[in-house]
Amino acid sequence: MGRRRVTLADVASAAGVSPTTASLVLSGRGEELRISATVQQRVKDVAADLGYRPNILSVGLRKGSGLALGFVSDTVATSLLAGDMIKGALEAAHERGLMLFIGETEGDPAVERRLIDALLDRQVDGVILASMFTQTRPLPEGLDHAPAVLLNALADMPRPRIPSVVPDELEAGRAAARLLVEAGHREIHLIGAGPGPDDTPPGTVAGRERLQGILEVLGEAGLRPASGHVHPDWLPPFGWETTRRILDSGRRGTAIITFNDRLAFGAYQAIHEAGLTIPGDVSIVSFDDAPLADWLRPGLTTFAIPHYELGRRSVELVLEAISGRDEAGARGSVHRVPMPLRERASVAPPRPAR
Amino acid sequence: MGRRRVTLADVASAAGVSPTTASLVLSGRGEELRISATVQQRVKDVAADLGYRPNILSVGLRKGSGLALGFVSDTVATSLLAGDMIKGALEAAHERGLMLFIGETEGDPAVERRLIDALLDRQVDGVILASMFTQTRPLPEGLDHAPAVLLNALADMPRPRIPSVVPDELEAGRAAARLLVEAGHREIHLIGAGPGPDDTPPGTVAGRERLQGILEVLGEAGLRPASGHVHPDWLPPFGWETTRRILDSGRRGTAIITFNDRLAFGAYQAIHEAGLTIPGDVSIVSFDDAPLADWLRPGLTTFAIPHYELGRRSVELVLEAISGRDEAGARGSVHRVPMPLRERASVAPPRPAR
DNA sequence: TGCCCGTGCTAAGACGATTTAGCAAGCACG
DNA sequence: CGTGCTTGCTAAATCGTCTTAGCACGGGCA
Repeated sequence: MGRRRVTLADVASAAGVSPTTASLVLSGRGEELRISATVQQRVKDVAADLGYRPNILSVGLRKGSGLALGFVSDTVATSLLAGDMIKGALEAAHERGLMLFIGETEGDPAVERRLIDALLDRQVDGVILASMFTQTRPLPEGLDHAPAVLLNALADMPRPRIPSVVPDELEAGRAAARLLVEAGHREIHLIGAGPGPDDTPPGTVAGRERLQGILEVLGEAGLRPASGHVHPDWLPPFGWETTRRILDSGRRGTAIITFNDRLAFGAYQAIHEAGLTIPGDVSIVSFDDAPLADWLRPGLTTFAIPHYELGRRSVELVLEAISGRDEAGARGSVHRVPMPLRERASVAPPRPAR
Repeated sequence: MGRRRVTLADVASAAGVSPTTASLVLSGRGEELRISATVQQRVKDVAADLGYRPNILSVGLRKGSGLALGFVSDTVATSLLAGDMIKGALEAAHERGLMLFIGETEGDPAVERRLIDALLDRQVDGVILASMFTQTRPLPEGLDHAPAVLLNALADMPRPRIPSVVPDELEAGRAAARLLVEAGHREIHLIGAGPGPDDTPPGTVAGRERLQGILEVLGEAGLRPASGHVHPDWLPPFGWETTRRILDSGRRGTAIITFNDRLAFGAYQAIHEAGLTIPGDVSIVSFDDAPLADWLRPGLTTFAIPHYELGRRSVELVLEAISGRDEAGARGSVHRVPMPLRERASVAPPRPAR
């Protein structure tokens, strides 16, 4: 109970040496500074005996580092979508003996500013700025004192000073289109963005890049989207309503690409309510791999946002920045993490023409 | 760039006073210690001018406190379900100028142990032990050095030393049953637990208490569940399969209580696939209020787990414990937060008997 | 004149570690 | 015998802040 913590001084006096010696031994610099094996062993034994654990605040004070990173997000911790991003960052940090301070800004730049200050006051060694949705964003001031990384976001400036980690949306877009084209589909509807390359919800990188990849592959196959439907909120109601309109129109097509899984959920509802089946009548490909995707019947084929991997990479990048190993060009580089395909049961070749 | 931080000594010398005086003034003890108004003003002006911000590591070292709390969860940050719990804790902490260290154990006691140690090394002032699902759990050792609170969990011992915050599942169970009974339902199926009071998945407090509340109200109305179906994983497939069996059985009933929203999702699928309607043929009440509940068609009537509020309360409780205001009986007390009803469209009176 | 007291401020020592500079003893060498 | 190098360890400063003890000054009182 309430026993005072064991300090370095306690260890030193119990081992009959000076605090200096104890410090040297315990920080592994014993050899280098020629402390005799006898003494080294004695100090280590005593430290273990007493259950000595260094006070990290003190170490931080001395070394000017807090042995911690800051993770500032808009709504990642909260939004039930990207928890794995935090998990990846958390694990990568813990593996290196670092802790993670997490903060949420709700997208408010003033809150962000305050949070960053609070983190710097605590001597964090680096800061990760995470976004829920891939987006371009301005860099906050005050980040000159610690290395930083953008997670799931790009800086809205020509030559940013800090690196970014983002999913490879472009390639995922290509792969999604390829999947359908290779299955034989020619009439493909787009829900969430399109049909033109500039028909994207404002501010979303994901939408723009996915669309670009899709159009690229479609174009190579000599196709254009059967239709495209932009909407700022990618939620089930819009997916439901749009799908109904598509089914009611004369030109139902054979496949739909939804820009996220929640739109796909809405599409499922509309298709089932119309008495049609997936993938028999309509194939669906989507993006995100939310838990939902696995619960839908039939299972939704979708390209996963590699949240866990993104989180891990982000801390690796801050650490590189901290140790100064990010020379020259790496400064503002963009790291793209592949989006793996989760193949389930919502894609099939179109029904043979009657 | 890279300008060294402004320290207290800088402020003091710029203001022409001793560090002591500067410290006194800036920590608001100027009056008490009779520093002249002139000097006080001068120090404050200089501090503001220089943009002085205290080094919290140093303060912590001196005061033996880290101005931070630890939030250790099994899979809360990660699991896409209880993000609001973190948000509530985060906001309550930030309001008081505290930061939150977050860690995830994945349910591994060894990891938990290490994490708690790491937090204590960093001189956190208190620790919140959070669970994804309400459960009883043993208390980890090593928590003697800092106040702690159980969030969404109960200690599995007779007289625990630390308080708990949990949703009021019992009352929610009663309210759910009451809702259906008052709408006129007599044949009510239970999916997730029941029909007997001991038919609950192992280790879940939520299941036991919800069931108890339901049976209590049903009993008062002279009813018993039409059927009950226990399962350790409350996921859509079990909801789907069980609902199918219920519909196929001779005794379809008029209402279902699902023990969480994902089970309800499965029930929706089965009901729709059977060509029946909600709430015309079957009413459904559920628990959790996951985002899903709002996306289902028709909207799912459900009792929300007050994640945000739980998170906030937990921080308030640790802080009470820290400041020692939790006298006597409060030590191991259990705080129950009400589960608000989210009334949507999945409940209606049963069809009049033909 | 001498003593006491209030006013307004400062010196100096923590807090717990790291690190630089350096001391003492033993030995070799010229 | 003096000098210089190794070996093995320690004293003391340092990080930035808080806090205890106390100093210097001036006025009131006996």
